[in-house]
Parts: sequence; structure tokens; C-alpha cells
Amino acid sequence: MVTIQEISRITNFAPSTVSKALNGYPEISQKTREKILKVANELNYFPNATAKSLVKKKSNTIGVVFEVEYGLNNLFFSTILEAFRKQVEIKGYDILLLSNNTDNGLNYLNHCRSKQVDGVLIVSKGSNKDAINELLESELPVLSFDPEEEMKNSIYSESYFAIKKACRYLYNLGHKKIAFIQGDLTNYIGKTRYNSYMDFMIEIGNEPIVIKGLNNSLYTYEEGYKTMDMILQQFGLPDAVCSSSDLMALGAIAYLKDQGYKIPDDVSVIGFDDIKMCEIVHPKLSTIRQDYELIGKKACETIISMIENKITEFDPVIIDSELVIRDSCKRRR
Amino acid sequence: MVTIQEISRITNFAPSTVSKALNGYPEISQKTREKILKVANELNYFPNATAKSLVKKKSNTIGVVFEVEYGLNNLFFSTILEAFRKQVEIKGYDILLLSNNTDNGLNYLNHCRSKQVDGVLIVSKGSNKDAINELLESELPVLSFDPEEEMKNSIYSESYFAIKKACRYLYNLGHKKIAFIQGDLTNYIGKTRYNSYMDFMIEIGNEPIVIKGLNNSLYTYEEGYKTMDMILQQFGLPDAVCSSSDLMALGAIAYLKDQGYKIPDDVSVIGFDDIKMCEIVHPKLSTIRQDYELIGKKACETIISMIENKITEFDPVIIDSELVIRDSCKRRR
DNA sequence: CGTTTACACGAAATCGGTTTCGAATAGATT
DNA sequence: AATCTATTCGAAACCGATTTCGTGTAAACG
Repeated sequence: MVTIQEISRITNFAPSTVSKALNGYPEISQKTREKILKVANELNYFPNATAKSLVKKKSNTIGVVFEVEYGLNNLFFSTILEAFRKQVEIKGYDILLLSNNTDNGLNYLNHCRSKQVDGVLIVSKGSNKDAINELLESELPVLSFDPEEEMKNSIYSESYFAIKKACRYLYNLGHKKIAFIQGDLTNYIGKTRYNSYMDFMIEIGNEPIVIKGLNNSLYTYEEGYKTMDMILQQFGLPDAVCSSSDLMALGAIAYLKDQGYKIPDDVSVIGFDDIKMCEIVHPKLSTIRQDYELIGKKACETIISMIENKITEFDPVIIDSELVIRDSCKRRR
Repeated sequence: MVTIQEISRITNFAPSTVSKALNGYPEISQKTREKILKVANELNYFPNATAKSLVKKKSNTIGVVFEVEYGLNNLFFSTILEAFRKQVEIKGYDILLLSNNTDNGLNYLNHCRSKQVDGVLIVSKGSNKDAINELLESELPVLSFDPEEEMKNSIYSESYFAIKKACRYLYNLGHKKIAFIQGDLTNYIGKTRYNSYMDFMIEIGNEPIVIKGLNNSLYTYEEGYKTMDMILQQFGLPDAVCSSSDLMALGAIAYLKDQGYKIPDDVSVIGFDDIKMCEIVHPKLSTIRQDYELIGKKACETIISMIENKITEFDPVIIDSELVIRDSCKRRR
């Protein structure tokens, strides 16, 4: 690689002068700047980002935390990451996929510090909540898409009114027995959706149809399938199902189909997320759309603003979500 | 962050001694090593990876190149990346998502050099083939999952015999009019699948049913949908469809369903990839499975061996693929 | 013409590590 | 006791940038 010292030797200017010329310092005359730039271009010079990071204490890199099990291999999370990446790239940052290597003691936080990561986006977190909390409480700018109890430093889709809107929609189609498939009740989003459903059932004065004590922490197809099984056993066939994720909704539909029911003729089902699959399956899944592009964009803006203004705490960013009506819900006969 | 100099001050050993002690050099006595390690642990010392990279000229980071359009937002590619990541993590490397910023002249290669990336995995490439070729011809260890004409430095699933097996399977079910949905004919994989299909049709002495001149470069659902439309218009209804990707197969199925046909009763369809969705859709899609875990593992092994042994060229690594029979194909009535 | 001021550039320190090579010490050898 | 050897450690250079501060020169001023 071409270094500043090489340009220095060739142009007979000191390394410091070369550096200043390349970085647009005003104290360099037009003439010498041109000479230096000319040589730099001829040699195809690009600064060594490592050296730069070392002295500037800034790497132009944003770390991303991902659960191992259902990480990238999950359209929902990977869609967010992709949207985020697109924005981040524009701003001149790179994305480093972080690991939490407990073997060598290099947990998330130490890893971030070691690699001089400027900020961190937590897309999804697995079992290692301790390592995550260390991150959140550190001096680093951290943004979480998967907030815990307290909601600080987080970005997420509005869920409370969204679930109510979905339930209201089902109710207005004539459905009374509306079942709910919950997600991860240990995090804020999962809890909010659950509470919203419970509140709605109280409003309309119906008994909630939900499996108590169940925690579908991964929001997967398989969990949806099993939950639907339990619902049928415990409550019999509901009129409609409201699910905390599209994948679980699809799992529920699969179970119902396996039992010989028709969707939406026998049961209406609505999901949450609007992953790309919704339009591919049959019937096309009605759902609540999360605005991935906007989430990615806002997440990027927020985290870069945190980095540049050195803030480590801010109010949650809440992105509107929208009811998308397709073919999986039908008026009750 | 705690530095070596701090430990040096506290222990009264020179920085060089501290460094050696921490890195297990034999010339350090047991006594001083213990003293130094004790202090390092107490202060929760971790080496600054940036500084280390600078002097060692090795960052323990592997760059990953992804197409922007259909990058992470594609279960196929993200599954590979996830498998790769899992392996790479174990070996102590991080993954940096690379961008090709032509604005500031920081193309892939310069970006890699600047960030001191040790090796590169090309998962999918978009339109900027020049930037990719620069990478391939550089001094960096590069591994491509999406090889061009020449197949050097690549890893991919066996496709030629796989497509033949799929076609043979359809043929043995009694189908004569077997249509083919091609993928990207400008790259090796796409071409191989196409050629395999064409050879098979010659073998069985039937006319190929394929849209000439069509290039489905993104292997998407929408492309499959459109292609199926064109096939019906140009050739009428085939007995079976062999697709170069699952997503295109699903698109084709959707089109056929929209036209009122039943799958697999009227048309048998087989895909390629075995993305997770295959088991979720109805009917469950028969397909050719790519062994993602093995691809990830081999890719990791290969690239790390390239890095450690400083080889930049090697023969292609070919991963076996397997026919998976589900519900989307049926014996011809 | 002497002094001030602005401008342009360079020397040197720094970031946090690694590595080479030389020196001091302790122990072994004759 | 003198010499040799092995062991252990430290000084200093280095990786490739940035940044502070000082200096020399030319222009501007009285």
C-alpha cells in the first residue's frame, strides 16, 4: 500500500504537510496541495483506515449484534439489517458483525472497544442478556431494536395501537372468538402486543383466548404451529387468530390446514411484520407492516447522531406501522 | 481503555516485556509473567485491535461482498452468510460488510486494503463486475460463491448433475414436456444449470421449453412469475417445470394457480436451493438442497487456509447437492 | 529600512501495540 | 577466581496516520 511517507519522499514535503494537503487543511498553499494530490492520485493512494482509527479513535464502523440461532437466517431481521446497511453505507460507515466470544473473555463490550467500533446496533439478542446489558450501560452509543423493560436507546415499530387495529378489524368482520399468539413476553415489544390484545378483549367484553405461560421467544413458524395446536385443544376452534409475527401466523395456518380447516373461510388469520413471504403464500397474509426502510433509515440517523454528538441516551424512536389487508381474513358467515 | 503502557507503569516492567508476557513469549520468566497477567486481569485489559492490526498487518477480519438490491434481503444468501459467520466466529475472525463506494473512489479493493481486511468472501455480486474483478486479481485471498466464467477461487454447489437428477425425476414421473426457468446466464452457476437442462432434453429427445434470451439475473419470485407467463404463452401448459431457484419456482406456482391450475395435479414443479420457505408453502416444494452448513464451513476453512498460507489461487470447492422430494411433483395422469 | 504580521511548511510527539537487538544478571564451567 | 553461557528484560524503532507547535519567509506596515 502507498503510504503518506512515500508521497512525502517523492514530493519532498513532510508527511505532516502531505496529510494536511490530503485532508483539506487551509494552511496548505494551492500549489503544493496540487502537487501532492497529483502524486497521490498517480500512486492510487488511500489512507490506511487502521492507522487513522488508531490516532483518531474513530473507526467509521458500526457494530451489529445478532442472535446466533435465528439471526441472519430470518427474513425479518435480515430485512432490517439490509435497510440499515444501505443507509449506513451512504454515510461512509462500515458494518461489523459482532460476536460474543465468552471463551477468550472477549464479550460484546470488550470486542467493541477492542475493534474501536463507533456505535452498536442491537438487531436481535439471544440468551446472553448480560453481555447486552454491559453494552447498554457502557459509554458506547448503542441503539436497540429489541428493547428490554426500559425503553431507552431503542427504536421499534408502534405495536400497541397496531394490534388493537388488527383486532378491531377482525371484530368488525364479525369475529368474536379471537385468539392471540404471543411472542417473547420477556421483552418490551412482545409484552406490548400481548397487553394490547388483552386490553382489546376487555374492551369488547370477551374472554381472551391465549395460552398462559407460553413464551414464543423466537417468533418462528414452528412455534406458531405448536401454539395453534394448543389453542385448539384448550379452547376449540376460534373465529380468528391474531399473531405476533408473520412466521407464527403461517405456522398457525399450516396447522389449521393440516386439521382440514380452510383459511380464511373457517378461520381468519392476521400476522405482524409484513415479511416478503406474505405475498408469496396462499392465501396472501393480511398483516401489520413494519416500515423496514424507515426503521433502517431512522436507526442509521439516530446512531450516527449519537456518535457525532456523543450522546449515549435518548428517547425511544417509534415508527408507525400499518394494517395491510390481503386475503387471509374474511367476514364471518 | 487500559493500555500496555498502563500495565507497564504499574508493574514496572517495560511495555515490550508486558507485550511478550501477554502473548506467551518463552523468554519471560514465570514470576514476571504472573505479575503482569494478574494486573492485566485486574484492570480488565484487552488489546487494542486497531493498534495490533497496524503493526501486524492483519486485522482478523474477513470482508463480505453483497449485492445491494437482493442482498441480505434474500433468504438464500443470508442463510449462507449465517452459516459462514458461525464458522468464522469460532476461528476468531470478524465479518465486515463491504461496500463499493464509487463516489469517493473507495472501491472494493481499496476499501479492503484500507481496512486491512485479511480475506474476502463474495457472496453475491451485482452490476459492478469491474470492482469484483479487481478484487479477484488482487493480492488478497478472495473466495467467490458466485463465480464468473473461470471457476478459480470459488465455492459452489454441484449443479449440473443435480439439475439432471431433478429432470430425470420429473421424467420418471411420466412428464415429457418439461419446462425450464433459467437464472442468471452470465454467471457460471446459472449457465451450468441451463446447460444441464438442455443436455437432458437432448438425451430424452424432447424439445426444450425455455424462453430464449431471457436472463433472470436475480432469481426472484417475480421473475419466476413472469417467466411462467411467457412459457404458457409461447408453449402452452407444460407437464412439469424445473426452476433454477426456489423463489422462481414459487413465482411460477403462483402464476399457475392464478391461471386456475392445480399444483401438483396439473403441473409438477421443482425448485433449487431448499430455502426455509419450501416447507412452509403449500404444496411443500420439492427441490434440490444446497448444503448451507457445509458451504459455510468449507468456505470458512478455505478462506482461512488461504489467509494463513498466503495462497491466492486454488481449485474450486464443489459441494454436493441433494434432491429433496416433497409435495410439488406428482406422477402424470 | 526596521518591525510586525500572515502564511506556509516541518519537526516531533502521539495513538497502542510488536519486534529486534543489545545488555545485565545469574548460574555454570574450567 | 575468571570466563562463558543461558536467561530475562528493556531501549528503541516501527506500523501509518494526525496534530501541535514552532520557525522561516515574504508581504505589509509605520
